[in-house]
Amino acid sequence: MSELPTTYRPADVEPAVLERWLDSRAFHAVPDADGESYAILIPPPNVTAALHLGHALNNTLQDVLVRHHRMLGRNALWMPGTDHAGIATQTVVDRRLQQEAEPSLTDYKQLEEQGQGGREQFVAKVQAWKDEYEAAITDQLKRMGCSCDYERQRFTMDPVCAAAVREAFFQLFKDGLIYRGKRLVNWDPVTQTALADDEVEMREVDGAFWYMKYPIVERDGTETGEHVTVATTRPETMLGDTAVAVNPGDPERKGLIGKLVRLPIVNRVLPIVGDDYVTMPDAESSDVKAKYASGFLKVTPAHDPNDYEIGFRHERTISETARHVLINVMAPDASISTRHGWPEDDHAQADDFLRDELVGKSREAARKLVVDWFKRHDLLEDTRPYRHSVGHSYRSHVPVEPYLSDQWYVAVTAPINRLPDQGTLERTKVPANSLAGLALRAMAPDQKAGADVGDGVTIPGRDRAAVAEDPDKPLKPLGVGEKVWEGHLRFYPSRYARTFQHWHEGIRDWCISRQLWWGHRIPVYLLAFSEDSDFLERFPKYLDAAGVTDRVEIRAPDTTAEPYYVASLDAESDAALEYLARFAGKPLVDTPMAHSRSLVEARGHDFSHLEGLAKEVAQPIFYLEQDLDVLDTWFSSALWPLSTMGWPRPEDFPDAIPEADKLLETWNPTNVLCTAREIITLWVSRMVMFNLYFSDPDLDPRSTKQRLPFYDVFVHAMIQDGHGQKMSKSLGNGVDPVDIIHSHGADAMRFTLAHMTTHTQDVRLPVDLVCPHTGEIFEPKYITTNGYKVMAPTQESPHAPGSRMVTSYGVSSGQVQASDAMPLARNTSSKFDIGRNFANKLWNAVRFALTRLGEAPPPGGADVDYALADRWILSRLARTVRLANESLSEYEFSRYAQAMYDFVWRDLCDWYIEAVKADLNDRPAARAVLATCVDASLRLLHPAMPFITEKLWEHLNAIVPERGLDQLELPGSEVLVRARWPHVGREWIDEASERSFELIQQIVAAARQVRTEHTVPPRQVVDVSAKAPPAIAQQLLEHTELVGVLANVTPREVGPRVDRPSDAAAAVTGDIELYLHGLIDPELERGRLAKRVEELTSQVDRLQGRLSNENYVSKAPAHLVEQTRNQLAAAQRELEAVQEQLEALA
RNA sequence: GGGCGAUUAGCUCAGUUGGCUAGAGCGCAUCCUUGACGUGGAUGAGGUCACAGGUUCGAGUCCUGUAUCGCCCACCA
Repeated sequence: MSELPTTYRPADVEPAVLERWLDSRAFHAVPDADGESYAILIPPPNVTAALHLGHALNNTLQDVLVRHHRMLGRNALWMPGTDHAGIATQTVVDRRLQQEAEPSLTDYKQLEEQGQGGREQFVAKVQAWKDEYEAAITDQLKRMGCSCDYERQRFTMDPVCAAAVREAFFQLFKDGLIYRGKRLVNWDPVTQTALADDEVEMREVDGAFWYMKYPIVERDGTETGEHVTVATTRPETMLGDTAVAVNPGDPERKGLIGKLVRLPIVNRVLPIVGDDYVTMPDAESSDVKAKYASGFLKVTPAHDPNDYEIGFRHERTISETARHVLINVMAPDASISTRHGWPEDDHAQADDFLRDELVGKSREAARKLVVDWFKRHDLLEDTRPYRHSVGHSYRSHVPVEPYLSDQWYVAVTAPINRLPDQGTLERTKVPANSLAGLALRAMAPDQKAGADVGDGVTIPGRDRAAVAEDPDKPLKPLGVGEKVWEGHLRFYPSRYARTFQHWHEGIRDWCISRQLWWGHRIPVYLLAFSEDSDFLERFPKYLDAAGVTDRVEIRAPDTTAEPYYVASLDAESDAALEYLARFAGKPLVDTPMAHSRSLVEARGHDFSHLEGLAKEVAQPIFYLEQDLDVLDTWFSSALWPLSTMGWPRPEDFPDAIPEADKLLETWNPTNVLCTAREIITLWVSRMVMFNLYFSDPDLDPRSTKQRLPFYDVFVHAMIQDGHGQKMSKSLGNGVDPVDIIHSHGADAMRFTLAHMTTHTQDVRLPVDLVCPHTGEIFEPKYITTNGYKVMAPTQESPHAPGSRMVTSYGVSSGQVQASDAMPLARNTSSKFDIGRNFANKLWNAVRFALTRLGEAPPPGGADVDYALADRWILSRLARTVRLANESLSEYEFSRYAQAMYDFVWRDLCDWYIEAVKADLNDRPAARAVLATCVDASLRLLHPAMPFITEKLWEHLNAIVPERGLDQLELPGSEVLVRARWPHVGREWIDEASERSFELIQQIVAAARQVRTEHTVPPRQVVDVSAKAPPAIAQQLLEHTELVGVLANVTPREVGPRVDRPSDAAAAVTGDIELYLHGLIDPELERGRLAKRVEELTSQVDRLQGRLSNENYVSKAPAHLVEQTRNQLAAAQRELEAVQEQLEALA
């Protein structure tokens, strides 16, 4: 095999192997193929950036599973795709535009306001970014060897997924599970957008507590002369106060509940309400809140989330006096304003100070003015400095303002009226027939706290022994006719089931609207009208006339001024609505409407028949427009298991979905979802709810159509950097897997990642740099920003002073750019050495096997004359196959990797190959066994290390086309990716041979130890004799050659009565005394034997102690006591022998 | 504030129903350029399993508490 280099060079192998897989469409799955279906959906990576090692881990594990099941003969599909990641992507693109001093979001917003299509232009920019990163991500996946069906790749905003989003939204809307409501959002007053919670940075700020006095008044408004003192960090929001709260358990203050106060400046009358949210003051308390509290809490529902809750708990009381619960006192730029939700009848009664001084001022200015006003009027009791954390916008870095706005919601705890009322679930108030109820009922009962495991539902579970024996036929998790969604969702590790359960038990309605441009625009049209009250009655007729038949209309119940919502389902209806909106609708508010007719018509719809209607509709003053917001990214991700399979109508997309027929039936549910724990709530939960809800259009509780999106959820560790910080894009400490592929190879990376995957939460991965000038690896310099340790943006080469480079952190944070003089340094990590070394070891083992087998191929026949080593390695192989099956079926990747490592390196290379090296040419059996072991090793390792095994398979096929032993079939396959997983039955486990071989190993180790100690050159052959009890001596005599080869000794006498030659060094191991002739060195001897005496003495003491403990003898299991006795006897015998040897030396 | 996890050899980590004389890889020390592999081979040193109690014949493993680090969720008048 001269063409195989002596070290494995991944870069020479990987591209060709990948090409071979892709050319042969080895990853493509079709519904009608043979084998039970098996499917995994990729958690679609965000198109915000390229993948990092966290993704590499996630995808490696999925690939291990998919490749394993494909080899088990199952019809395996791994569905790839990417997520549009609304907020994240929009922000990343905007930031990049800003960095490059190009027109950015604020500029496009201006364009949009001027009616110049800014929205479309900006979305095009994001689309370009998406195209770039989607391609990069796909390339990375391929280079990692991920066996995704790339012909089926989806994107959460492509037409197929968009159709699913529309259908899902419409169904929910029709069922009354989508509604519109007000809510406080995190508002960034500078960029004037709402922010997601995770876009809010908490920062410690030096602020103050102000103690402000509100006068108590009688019903008729006269002041009593008394006052209450509220404590606040935000005095300016007092303008929007609609109540004052005290704790009803507060003995000093509860008497004031029901009294009234007059709000200074505004002159609004507020009720004092009792609410146990209020902290009672306690100057001595360690609780900061209690320490600063006054006992009176000002309630500002429109400007504080907690106050919002309190406000609505006391809605009636507040309405009686303050009239309005919600009073918004700010404009979108956070300046004081009476025009954004502050009713006229309320602010009219305010002091002139409000209009003359406050209105139009910023929050900060207003704060000062309000405080001064209170001071001037002797209503400021105290000011105390206070350091607290305040949410800041991560984009504009100003404090976020809780700001009231209209949002769309999915009602997750409302009963689904298509399902019969089944009451509420135990322990919770969640109705069983709600979305959250469905999710809770889907949990495996044995993983669910408070569930009655014994009641009705059978838990399929897994029989580990059965899986180990025969993984080809894994136990099906479902019984015929069972309601599939009752109790089969299973988490690995099981602790994550609790996270899932708690989340659903305390779940709140899901806000699905986002004030963004990048995403699925909410498919709802808002109609507002005024003056012509008949219009509302006529409008449905217009819709009918326009052909918008398949629609749902919702009219806000309370007031005619509120909008009226229409959602349509089919494309034709939707286009008609859009047409009406664009040509007939006149905006009541300042929204842009400059769209071209061609845009609609370009989609192939003809609306000439609507022109007359449009004119008629346009007569009254009304406003019809599609909602400006987009859907939460998770809305489309929640549909991933359905949309990727073409739901609801795959036949609509013949070009986008190959072999669309039966896609859903075949691969929904999928088998396992493989993900990190951070999105159990955000994503897993919602997929479960949606898949159950949408998989059966009738939601018939007796049907078996309701399907889970997946049965198993495997949650793997998060990769942290060397400092224990999460590896993430936003932190800029992510490592590109391609860097590791450069330094170590894809297989090495994959093997190491699998090897790291235990059931723990986090794994740490220290990162080094590769100097682009010299190629050497060094530890980078770090800096600290925002409390995080990150690589300094630029680094100096440690051994080429003056040569500089930039780091990926420097580039991703926009601080530096790579250039010829300062190239980008790739990352690497010595963590991956284990994988690289292992790949190299495998390479060389197979290389060796191929040379020898090439000279004299193994026989094919049945009459094989096995030697001990042959039987031993086959037994080890059988155990390894079992261990691999068992581990992989339980998602224990580390155990699988470790088993492979031990078998290939320790058993096969260190012992078996060394044992048979010399007589491979003479013994056909050894050749057959070696070929078998190599073949099986490649198969077993293929899921973890696909490239190298595929390459070696090619060579193995060329040189040894016929492999396998009698009754151990290894069916041939041209490509390994499609080969069968080895089946080595338990009949190959040979305990007698294992014991015999272990005895040999023990003796060889002892002999080597003595040799090393006496510094015998490795090549020098030493005569050795041994004294051992007859049975053992007999075994040894049968295998003297084996010992001779492995320890490089010449065996002489073996027997129960062998004497120690006077010039021999002695070693005692178990019941065997080993004499290595010609090595006498009393000093060394004495030292070693004395040490052994010490070890044995302490062991004997310990064992004797245990046995002299009556409780142990009586209470411990009998076999353990027996074992202890045997151990003691053995230790005593050995101790005696050692002492004898020691005395003989004296 | 609620929940979860970690703490085992210099480093990174195993240790799944308590039976352990606590393992691996890297690193370290000594030796070996032996025809598969120096990304290798042989041998060795290195740990009171974070701390304090408890349960048990027996605790790295179970329970309680403490400390430190990390993550998730909620929130900070």
